[in-house]
This record gives sequence, structure tokens and C-alpha cells, in this order.
Amino acid sequence: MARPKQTTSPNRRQQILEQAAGLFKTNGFNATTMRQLAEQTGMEAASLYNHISSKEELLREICFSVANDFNAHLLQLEADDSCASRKMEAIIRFHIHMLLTRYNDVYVSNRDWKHLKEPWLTNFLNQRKQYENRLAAIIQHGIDTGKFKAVHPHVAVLTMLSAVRSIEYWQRSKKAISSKQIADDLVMMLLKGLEQ
Amino acid sequence: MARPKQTTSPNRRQQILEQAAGLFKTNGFNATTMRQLAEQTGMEAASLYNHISSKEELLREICFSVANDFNAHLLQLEADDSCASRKMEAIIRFHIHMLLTRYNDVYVSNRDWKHLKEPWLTNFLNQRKQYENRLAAIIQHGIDTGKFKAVHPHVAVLTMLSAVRSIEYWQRSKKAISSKQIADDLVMMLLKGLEQ
DNA sequence: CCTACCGATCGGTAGG
DNA sequence: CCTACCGATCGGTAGG
Repeated sequence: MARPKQTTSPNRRQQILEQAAGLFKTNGFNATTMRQLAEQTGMEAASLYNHISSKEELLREICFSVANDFNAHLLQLEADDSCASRKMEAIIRFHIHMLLTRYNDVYVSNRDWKHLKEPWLTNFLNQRKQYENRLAAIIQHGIDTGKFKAVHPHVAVLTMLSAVRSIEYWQRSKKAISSKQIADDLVMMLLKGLEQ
Repeated sequence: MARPKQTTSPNRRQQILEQAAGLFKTNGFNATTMRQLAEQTGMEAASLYNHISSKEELLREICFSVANDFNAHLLQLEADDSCASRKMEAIIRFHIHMLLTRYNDVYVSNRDWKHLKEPWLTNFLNQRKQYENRLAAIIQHGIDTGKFKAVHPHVAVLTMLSAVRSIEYWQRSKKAISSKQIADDLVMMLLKGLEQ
């Protein structure tokens, strides 16, 4: 009767986190139950609490892990001295890259952050607002240097961030379009427009 | 002791529907309880069932009401003989108009349709796919007539539909930007691109 | 990691 | 439209 180990393994915790992201993505945070998560990870619901302290903690780790990656990338890009156009392109491509490589996490972070508890909810929203402001600054710089049209920078930021999320809808339909072509089309549309 | 009427008033039903849309938008479908809805409409939870048959029915009416409006507009536009550019502009502007005039309904329909029950879930998804295909056909026509760049039409459709949803983020922050300028900026960015 | 269990809350019904 | 209530289910805990 070989019994599983009782030690709290970081591996096991990681597995739980990944399964949770998948369930949250498919069913939403509220509609996902700890019993579903337990079943997927092959243990009883009560046993999950040996690895985590609450359901919300799972959501929290997903959201802040994603936020950290975006912040780190932007910080690195800001140090760069390329022009506003190249910076915006790099940002668009990084968002697409994140969506493609960490689909569940990004999807959940985008939709379910509302269920974070305080003080994390406020912290998360502040980080997002900061991120948007820094993107707006890049666009403003592009306008000042004559690279971009004189649109309102915040409108441009939110349009880009929203447009990039269209990738979320591609992931599910496995059409025969390479992710590279999708990314190229997106960058072109956003920077050059749809019209010829 | 004047007692409220017991007749099932269509007005009362409409009020419930509107309050429900507001709660669904703010808290999400699952996180909204019938007791919250009852409190907002000034009655007991049990009394709501004199006007509606289930919580999901409320969601259903919201989602299909929005879908009907979009379908009706597209049908009307397809009969028009304007060029692909003008059609796409009209579609973008109509989406913005819907977001501005029926914010709660559109927001909920966009995010919570997953909680529809069968057979309505399948019906809703089929309608949406149809809608996207018809938009893609317009874009394909624009490409064929040399109006549009040779992007993949479905990529363009999903990009537009996503980009237009950025309005969702504007509604909440009452910045001093007129909705007309936001709409103009959005149309320009999507058709002409951000770059000068 | 499991068994046993709990308090809270949910959508909805019965009956008036 | 209300009072009273129910079966189901939830996140989480106690104790081993």
C-alpha cells in the first residue's frame, strides 16, 4: 500500500496552479469549484489546502505573475532608444507572444481580476493604470516627434490593448493561419491601417 | 395599508431586467444573487419569480436583445451599395453607438454569454459566428476591389470587434474626451493606422 | 493526503 | 408580492 508523500511539494503546487488556470479560463473563477480542481489534480478538495491557503490565492498568483511579466518587458523597452513606432510594435508583439505562450494565465488575468480581494485588487488596478500611462507616454512621444497621428494617446493605448486581445479568440479556433501571420497582420493594421 | 398590486406588469419586468443588467455588469452573472436584485427592485427574492422564470432567463434576454440589434443593423447595411470602407466605418460606429447607449447590456452580453444554457448557448454562438462571417465577407470584398490591404479577413474582423470594445474601458473613466472624438480616433486608427 | 463535517449561501418552490 | 422554507452546493476546517 504505497501512500503518496505528505510533504508540501513545490511541484505539486505548480501543477495545481496550472490546472486552476485552465479551469478558471474555461468556466470562470466563480463557476470553478475546489472540488473540480481537486478531481483534476487527483486528490480530495480538502487536500488542496495543504498546498494553498484559499481559492483566491490561486487567482492572485495568476494575475500578478502576468502583470509582472508585462511590467518587466515594458521597463526593459523604456530603456531602449528606438523610436516610438518600433516600441509600439515591440509591445504589440510581446502581448501577442504572452497570449500565445501563456494563454490561460493571460485570459484569466484579463477577465477575472475583479474577483481579487483587497488590498490586491487595488494594487492590481494601480499597476494596470500605471502600465497604460507609460504606454500613453510612448504614444505621446510618437505624436510629438511627428511619427504618429494626433489621436488622443489614451484612446490609442486602449484600442491597442483591446485589439491585441483578439488573439484570445484565435487560440480556440485552430484555423490554418500561422501565429506569425496573425501577428504581422495585427501590427500592420494597427500601425498602417486597414485601408490600402 | 395600501398593498402593491399583484398583477404581473410588463413595466415591472422591464425594471427588473435593467437592474439585472447593471448588477451583472458590475459583479458578473455568477456573483450576482437574486437577493441583491430583489433589494434593488424593492421586493423579496421570491417575488421576482412572479415576473421571471429564472436567473438565466434574465441573461438570455439581455444577450439576445443585443444580438438582434447587431444583426438587424448588419442586414440593413448589406442591402446598401456603399463601398467596403464606408461599410466598415458604419459598422465600427454602430458598435460604438451600441456601447454608448446600451452599455450594461452590451458589456454583459460580451462577457457572460458563457453562462447561457442550452440550447440558447449554441444558438448564440452560431449567431455570433454568422455575424463574423458576414463581416469577413465585407472585408474580403474590400480586398478584392483593392480598397483594403491583403490581411486575412478573419483576423481583421476579430481585431476590429476587439478594438471597438475598448470603449468599455472609457465609459467608466469619465475623462473629458467627447465620445465623438473617441469614435473618430477609433475609426481613423483602424482604417488609416496610427502612423502618420 | 483523507474522512467527516460545518456554517453560509444559493436559486428556487409552496402556499397563501 | 410575502413568509417560510428546502435541497444542493460551496469554500474551508478539524483532526488524524
